[in-house]
Order: sequence, then structure tokens, then C-alpha cells
Amino acid sequence: MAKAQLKLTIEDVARAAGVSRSTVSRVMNNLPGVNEAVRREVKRIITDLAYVPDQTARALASRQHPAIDVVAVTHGSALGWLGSHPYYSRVLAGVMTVLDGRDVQLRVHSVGDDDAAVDAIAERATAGIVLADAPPGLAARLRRRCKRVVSLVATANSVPTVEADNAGGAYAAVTFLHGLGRRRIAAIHGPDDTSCGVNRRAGYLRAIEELGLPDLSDGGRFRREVGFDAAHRLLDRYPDLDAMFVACDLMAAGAVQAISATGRGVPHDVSVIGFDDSIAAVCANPPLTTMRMPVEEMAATATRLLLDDSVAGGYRQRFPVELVVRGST
Amino acid sequence: MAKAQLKLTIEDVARAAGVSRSTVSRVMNNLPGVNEAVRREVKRIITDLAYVPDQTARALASRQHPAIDVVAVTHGSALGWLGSHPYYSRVLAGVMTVLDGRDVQLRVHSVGDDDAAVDAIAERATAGIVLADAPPGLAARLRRRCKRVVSLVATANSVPTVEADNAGGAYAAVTFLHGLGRRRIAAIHGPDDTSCGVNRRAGYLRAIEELGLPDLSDGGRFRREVGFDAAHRLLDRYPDLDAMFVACDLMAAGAVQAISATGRGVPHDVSVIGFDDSIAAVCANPPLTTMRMPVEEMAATATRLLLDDSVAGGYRQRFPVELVVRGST
DNA sequence: TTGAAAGCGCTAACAT
DNA sequence: ATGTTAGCGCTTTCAA
Repeated sequence: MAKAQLKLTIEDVARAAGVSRSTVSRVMNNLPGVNEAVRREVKRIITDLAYVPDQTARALASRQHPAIDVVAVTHGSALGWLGSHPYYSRVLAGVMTVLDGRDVQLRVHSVGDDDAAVDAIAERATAGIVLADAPPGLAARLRRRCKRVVSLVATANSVPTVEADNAGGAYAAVTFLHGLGRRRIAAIHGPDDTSCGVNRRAGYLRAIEELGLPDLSDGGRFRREVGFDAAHRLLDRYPDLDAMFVACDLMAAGAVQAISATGRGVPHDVSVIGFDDSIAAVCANPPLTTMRMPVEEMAATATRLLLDDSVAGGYRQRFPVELVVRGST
Repeated sequence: MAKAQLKLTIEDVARAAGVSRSTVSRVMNNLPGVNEAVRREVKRIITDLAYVPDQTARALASRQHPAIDVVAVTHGSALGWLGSHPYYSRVLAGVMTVLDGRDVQLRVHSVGDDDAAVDAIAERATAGIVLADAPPGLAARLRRRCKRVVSLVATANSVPTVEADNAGGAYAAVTFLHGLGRRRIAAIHGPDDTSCGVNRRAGYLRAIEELGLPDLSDGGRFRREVGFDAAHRLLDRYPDLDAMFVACDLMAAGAVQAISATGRGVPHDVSVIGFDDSIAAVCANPPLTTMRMPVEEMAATATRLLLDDSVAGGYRQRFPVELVVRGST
């Protein structure tokens, strides 16, 4: 019996397959120049032996490191975004659960409109890139320079996507409000330049149309202050509204603050339903009924896809969004 | 003129210093067996040349990777902690700002009472360990096995610490409430087995004693539900209380929910002041006046200390905690 | 106290 | 299509 190996190396695989290390290397990296039969055989042996290439050696030799790059787009100030917006930390949490135990680095970037910086990320990417909230332009540019990209929001068609059913969630939220007897259902939407913003709005619109309700909309960016201001405006314009569908919890928390400030009760006078099920939902007063986005699960899925190198061209996976009932309805 | 180097290697340093690579390596790693004069000279040259060793090569040769290990202690369920408690994501945000651009991995661990797991972390640690909320026992154990440790909370004496002035912050909070004319100031404390819990309580106690106020205390763990329940009990027992000092924003958000639920107004009937200045503060209704902990800055400082390898034995740095006034007072 | 030499496990020219 | 040969930049015996 052979001496126990502490760690399997490419050499072991080569020997078992009766080929050279170079060939094994080519197979691992999906490089051309290997006979198909040989390639299959080597792949089989790699699987059988449960061989895992050493990422460090690979990095040293190839001059690039294995890592998952999470890229968020900078809306205004870059600093403190992670700590201040629940979404990003949930994405990181999801990625981390998968990276745990593996020898893969997690890099975080926040990009504005500096194309050079974007190209640099693609250039240095290794295991792959997870797009937290990239607009189509950015996503397409990245995808052009690096095939291993997965977006967590609907974006350029060419980019593999693991998204949530935003439109369906919004539709369900409005339907729920309607079932509660509410008939003057306003909406505070997210930005029109994000697919989340657009799809949640679409879901709202479809619902009120089917239900024969009026369109009472306002909105802006996914920030608490925006929700606060929009709710004030809405209440001013439509003093009789009895419910609000708000496109994210942060805004919904702001909306609740505004509604309270006018002397109205939540949910007595106005029901409000948020979206995301983030920490903001549970800290609001009253705590928010909301549509739960499985952000952590989505990020984990995207990461696995990247690590398994199984991101096909038009890949698309859609996660359902679920109603969580709390005190604001 | 010499050919332009794309990257400085240990060889360049050795040549400049007129010694061998081995010697430079020994100096870098603070290994014994180098003449003091030579050591100083090599260090000078390293600084002059701004030489930064390649972490990947180092990892390959030494079989260990450069990384910052952030360890959080698991209170109950491990999953989802990052996404659900603002503190941790702020710590990560702080660490990341420092790691950005450097070739250092960020690993996150959450440990319960599995000593073997703790030892494994120490074993594999490289650049160092940042303790987010480790109790003395854990911290001491880790420190015994790995010198490069920095804690973000007061803990075992042997462990270098970058902490916040919790007692001072709590004292300032109560004083502020008193200045507002409040005289029945209750407190919702954190757990007694954490230094934050203990020190914030100590600050409260010192203040009410100096001010000649009664001690109206309750508390438990740093969770929203606990704040909610404690506030209810407090209001039951002392119906006339007019202010609450709550040891963290998450609990404070819960307290505000409870106070509202009894029909009282915040801040009209009861003023509440939180601690941390996390996302929870701004999502509460009304938004929370709170004592700001510079968590991101603290984590960044700890990380830099580790990376610069300048963690002395009894290192201790204390960050001030600042009052942020919002609507709950 | 110091240096020479042999790798760490892999990739990437360059041959064949 | 495949193998041979150098390294990647550092650590680490082993000699001196």
C-alpha cells in the first residue's frame, strides 16, 4: 500500500491518469488542446480521487487569486454603505456561508461610474463576481470581460441571474391589503433605474388594475428618508388613503414614522406593508408586515454556481417572495 | 540604470542589504538567529524600498494563508446572525475598509463552546484575529495559542483591546436625560456576562447615584425582544417612570414598541435613549436618540494593528462614545 | 549567525 | 495533442 498522502497533488492525478501534469492542468482549466477522451478520463479521475487543486499554488503560478468578488454600486457616498444598508450585509452573509471552510477570498467592491475601476475588477476576478445591484450597463460590461458573473437582480440579458420574484411579491402584497378591506392603496416605489424598483412597481400596477383601484404612487430611492418624505406627500395629496405598499423596509420604516407624525395610527388608519424582511422591518414601530426576500439564500446560490463553475450563458433562477405578517397591517 | 522591476521581491531586498534571502526572511518573520545590527539594517531597507512580501508565495511556502479572522460568539442559532445583528456587519465593514486593496483574506467564524473549534481557529490564524464579542475565557484561550489577537470589547487582561468608552457613554446618556428634566430614569441593561453589559450598567449606576435618582433596572440579552419585554415589566412596576436608558438600539427599538403599546407617547411621556447608533436607531419610531459607538473605526484600528504586527502585550485603546440626538428624547 | 539549496503545488512557455 | 522544463516568491532544513 502506498504511503498515505497528506494532500493530493496534481502529480498524483497525472500518475493515476497516465498523463503529464500539464494535461491535467489543461483539463482543470478547461483549456483547449486535449483529446476529448483523455479529458473525460482525467475528469473522472479527478472526481474519483476527490482531488482539489491548491488555490495558493495556483495563484502563485498564475499570478491571480481565487476569490469571489461582490460588487455593489455606489449610490452617493461609498463609506459606510455596508453598515448602513441591510441588503448588502445579507448578501455577504449568504456568500460567507458558502465560502466558509473553502480557501476562497471574499472581496468587496463598490463602484460608481468609473469604467476603469470596473474593468479592473473583471481583470482580477478569479472564481467569479456576484453583482449585488448592478444596472444593465455595468453588468454587461463586466460580463463582456469576465464570463463568471452572476447577478442578484434582473439586469442585462447576457448575465446569469439569481433573482427574486419582485413583481409577484408586490402583487401579493397589494392583494393581501385588499383582502384586509383596504381600497385606497398607495405605493412608494423604488428607483426606476433598478429592476427591483421597476418590477415591484409593475406588480403593484397589475394588482390595482385587476382590483379596480386607483393608482396612488410616489417614490424615489431605496432610503428611509425617501419613504418618510413620500409618505408625507401622499398623505397630503390623498388624505383618505388607508394603506401603503412600500417597495422596501427601510422606506417603509420611514413611511410609518411619517404616518405617525400626522397623527394617524398604523395599522388602524393606514396599513403599511414593506418589502425585504430586513432588520428594519422588525425595528419599526409597529413592526412591519413585509414581503420576505430570501437574500441570503440567493447569494449563497450564486456563489455556489460560481464556485462549481456551472454558470451557463442564459442562466436564470427565480426565488419566491413570501408574506410575513407583523403589526403594521 | 537597472531594468524596471514590476514587483519587488525578497531577492531585491537581500541584494540591497548585502545579505541572503534567508536572512531577510528571518527579519520579516521576527525569527531569532540574526545579528541585531543586521536586523535593523534590513528593516530599514525594507522600509526604504517599501517592500511588501508576496502573501501568496509566503502562503505556499509556509503552508498557511494571510487572513484576518473575525470571530463572533454564537448566542443560540449561528445561522443568520450576520444579517440580523447590525453590530457584526459594522465590524466587517470596518475590517474591510482596511483589507481593501491588500492581499489579505477575511474569514468569519462564529463559535459556541466548542473548545476544539476555537483552537482550530488559533491554529490556522495568520495575520491575526479580531474578537467581536468574546468573553474572557474564550479570549484568553485564543491569546494563549495565538499572540496576534485584538478584542473589540474589554475582556481577559492579556488580550490587546480596542474598546469603546461604554461606562462613560452610559453616564453621559443618563446625565443628558436628567438635563431634560427627567427624574424617574429606568434602565434596560445588557447581559452581565459581557463587558459592554457590565460597563454600561456601571455608567448608569454611577450617574443615578451622583444625581440622587432611584435605580430602576431590568434587562437581559442584547435583543429586540428583550427590550420589548423589559420595557413592559418596567412600566408595570413603575408606572410613573419618565425615561429609559437602554443598553443597545435593538433593545431600545423594542422598548419604544412596548411603550407605545401601553398608550404612552415617546418622548412625551417617556424619553428613551439607546446605545450604538446602528440602523435600528434610525428605523425606530420615533427615531432613537442614542450614544454612538464608532464600531467601524474600532474594527479598522484593530485590523491595522494586526496587519502592522504592532500588537503589544497590554495594548489598550479606548474610543469615545458620542451623543446623537433624534426624536426619542 | 549566516547562506545555499531544495522545495511548496501549480501554470505556462517551449519542445516534440 | 502532449510532455518537458522553468519558474512564481517565499520558507525552511541543512551546512558552514
